[in-house]
Parts: sequence; structure tokens; C-alpha cells
Amino acid sequence: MEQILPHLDSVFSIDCVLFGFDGKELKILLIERNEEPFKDWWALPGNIVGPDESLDQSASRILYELTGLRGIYMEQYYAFGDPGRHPQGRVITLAYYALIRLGGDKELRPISTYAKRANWLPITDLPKLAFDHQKIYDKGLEKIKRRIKHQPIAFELLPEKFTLTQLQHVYELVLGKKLDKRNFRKKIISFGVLKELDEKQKGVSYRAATLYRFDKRKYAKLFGKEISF
Amino acid sequence: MEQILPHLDSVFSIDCVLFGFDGKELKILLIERNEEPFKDWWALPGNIVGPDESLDQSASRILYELTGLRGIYMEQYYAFGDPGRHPQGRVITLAYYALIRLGGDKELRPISTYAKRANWLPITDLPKLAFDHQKIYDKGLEKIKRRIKHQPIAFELLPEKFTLTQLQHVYELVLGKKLDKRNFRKKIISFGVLKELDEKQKGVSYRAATLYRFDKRKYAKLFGKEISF
DNA sequence: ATTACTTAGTGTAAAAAATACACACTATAT
DNA sequence: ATATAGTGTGTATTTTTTACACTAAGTAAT
Repeated sequence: MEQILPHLDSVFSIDCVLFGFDGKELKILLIERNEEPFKDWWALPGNIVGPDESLDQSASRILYELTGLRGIYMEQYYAFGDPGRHPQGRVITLAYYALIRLGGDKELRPISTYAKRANWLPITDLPKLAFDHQKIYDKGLEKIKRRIKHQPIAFELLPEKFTLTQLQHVYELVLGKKLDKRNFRKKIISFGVLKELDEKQKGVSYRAATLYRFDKRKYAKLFGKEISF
Repeated sequence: MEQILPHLDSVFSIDCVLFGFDGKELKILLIERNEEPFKDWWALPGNIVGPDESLDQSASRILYELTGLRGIYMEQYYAFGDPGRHPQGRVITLAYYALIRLGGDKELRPISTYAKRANWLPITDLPKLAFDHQKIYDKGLEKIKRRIKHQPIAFELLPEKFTLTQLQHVYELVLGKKLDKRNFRKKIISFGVLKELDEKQKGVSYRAATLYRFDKRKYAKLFGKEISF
């Protein structure tokens, strides 16, 4: 976010790559700018860090203002601060990513004046982005690719109850490659962090799959033992 | 680094955890502060980011001012910005780590006024640190622990020519645990990024070990294929 | 020159993990 | 009843990881 430029020596902002999964595609939330520079371009949502906010709080606020969502998994991953990255002066920005399950309809609230609109766009077909936001996005994707191999973050993109096929789908989208079904199931179940439910998937026109839930307690017990994909 | 506090809304600084290896111990460079707050406390070296510097440049400059060294491997790893982290106002700091082979004598130059002196202290016996620098250090150590498993950063801590025992020693110090000699050698050699030299270690009062060198070309060819410890 | 000392350097067997691979089952829709 | 679409399962092979102990080589002291 780069709209406000008070005359300070440097400005410190946060930009967010919000990854969303709707059951089919991996998307990110972009806003269409209504102000110069880069008017009418798509950009990552962001904002200036407030004087009494922590960095994490600031990121959560930005997310909340755009989507109305709270309690979302977010993580800081890199600071971008090249002197030339903003045409109007020095802006250092700290990038966060967030992982969001789409499909509820509470997402996307009225948004602030510097943006015309906000949209979830599939990562397979992104427009040109303002500023150095392409670089910021690239690094964000790289980060979650790495992290999903070692930390149980895939579940953040899924509803509380999900099927193994859905889970595999998330891994495939993030990693950008197909996985073997049997081996995937064997491995993910061997981690021992999934609870199989007595419930089946509903509303499908074929054999319904068993639902699972991520078991935070079991995961906590592993105590640092890392998952490894 | 937290000494200068012009009256801006927020100050953006860089703090560095400089890891050094002298062949025996893993150490970090700390400075003893000569100014309030935290006068006489040990702190991580740092400084304010200049208006026309990139972040990486700024980190390199700080390193250079303290040690006279250039061309050192440094990497940004986390931003700390809690509103309360600095008693005199808002200071957001970006942490870098660096990996340095000690033992040359060019290290440690005359240092700036806010510090009485600078010293390499073993990480096994660190004093209390100023500000939230313990937290910054902890996170830095965690980062290099993780990174040394996947990237060839251990070589940055060693002279150009080194023995396998020395290399193993670095891994053991960073990871904080003993490794099996035969398995270590098997694995590290199987990566195919070491070049065995015709030269032997000198000046030891026992059988001299073969020297190796990290082969950047071979590593470049692996092209993303990751090492895995 | 013998001996004591210290670190270098090496192989194998067993266990565990990763991979490749194909078909029968079940629910729904027509 | 039949077609359809996705669910769910096992095994054999290869690769990787682990555990483990002795001989070789050089230096220093006598």
C-alpha cells in the first residue's frame, strides 16, 4: 500500500499477499488503485504502520479492513526497501502472507478510497502489478511453497472438515505439481495430526469421501518434530 | 543499533547478528553501549538505514564499519517492531545475520562513539542483551540452523580450504548436536559440491587431513536441487 | 628406532522412507 | 440396470538413513 506519502524521510508500510482457496483454485486478493502513481493498476493491499501498532497487528488490521476477517494465519516474510521502489520517495515495506479459506460470503467489505475495487484473482493468471509487487508476490509464493512442506499450514486454506482429496489438491496447487494419491495419503496420515470423522462429504453426485479434521492437540504433542514433504 | 533518535514518528534501523567461527567456537559480535538507554549493556551492532541505501547495502555498511570486512554473506531474516521495544520511541528494526570466518586479523576496526568497544563472544556464554536483542539473536540462530540444513552456508564460516572434520564441527556447533563422522562424510561428499585438493592440512601435531574446497560451479549446476541434512 | 599419542579415514548391514503402480468399490444420476 | 465419477486401498522395489569400530598415518618424546 503506497497511497499516503507524508513528507517524512521514510515511510514504513506493510503489504499483504492474501492467498485464498475456494476449493478449486488458489487466488490472491488484489486491489485496483484509484490514485497515482500506478492509477488503475492492480496492486497488493497494504497500508502504513500506525504509531501504536505492532507489525502483526498492522497486518491483521489491513486484512480486516479489506475482508472483515479476523483470526487468520498471517506471517511476515520479507522487507523490501530499495530506494527506487516507490516513484515518490522512500517507502520501506514489510511483506506478509495470509492463508484464507474462501467461500464464506463474509469476505470483501467496502474498501477505502485509494482503491476502486478488490478482487480475488487466480494466481495462474495475474495481471501486471504496480510497484515491485510482482517481486513481493513471487517471494511470498516461494515462502509458502517452502513452508507447506514443513508446517501444517495447508489446513488454513481448507474448511474445518475436509477430504483427503481436497487436502492433496491444496498441496498440488501450492507446490505446482501432481502428487501420487496413495503415497500422499500414506504420508499425511502417518504424521498423525489428522482426525478421521464419522462424517461424509455431502452434496456430491458420486461416492462421498470421508471427512477429516486437523488435530491441533496431536500436532502440539509432536513438539517441533517437523513434517516433511 | 538504537543510539540516534531524531524526532520522527518512526525510525527504521538494521541490527546484525554477526556469527563468527574461529576454528573452535561459534561467536557473535557484540558492542558495549556507551549511551543511554542501556548504557554499559551489550547489544547487537546496528544503525539507522540511510536515505539512499538499499537494505542490503545498509547491512553491509554496518558490517564494514565494525569489522572492515566486505563481501560477506548476509541475509535479512526478520523485522522487529513492537511499539514498546525501544524506551524512547518507535523503532522498527530489520535483523540481518552474517557468517564470517574469524582468524584473519583485519577484523574489528575503531568503532563509533555510541560504543565503548566491540567483542566476539561465544554463543554458549552470552551476557544479557539490551533492548529485545536476545529475541533477535534467538531468531537469528534459529534461522541459520534451518538454513544450514538446506543451503551451503557452512562454508562461509570456514577458510577457503578446510578439512571435513572442520566442516563437521561447524555443523555440530550450529545444529547444537553431535553428528556421526562416517555418515557425515558420506552425505556431504554425495552432494558433489566439494572439491578434494591435493593438499594437506599443515601445522598439526598429528596426521594431517586432506583439504577440500567448496566448488561453486558444481553447486550452481545443481540448480535449486536442495541439500538436505 | 621404538613407542605413545592423536586424529584421519574407511564399509557394511539393518531399518526406515520414498517411490511406482492399478483396480475394485460406492454413491448418484439417468 | 447402467453409466459415471471419484473414493479408497497394498505391495514390491529402490533409496536413504542409521548404527557402529577399527586400522592408517603422521608427530613428538624417549
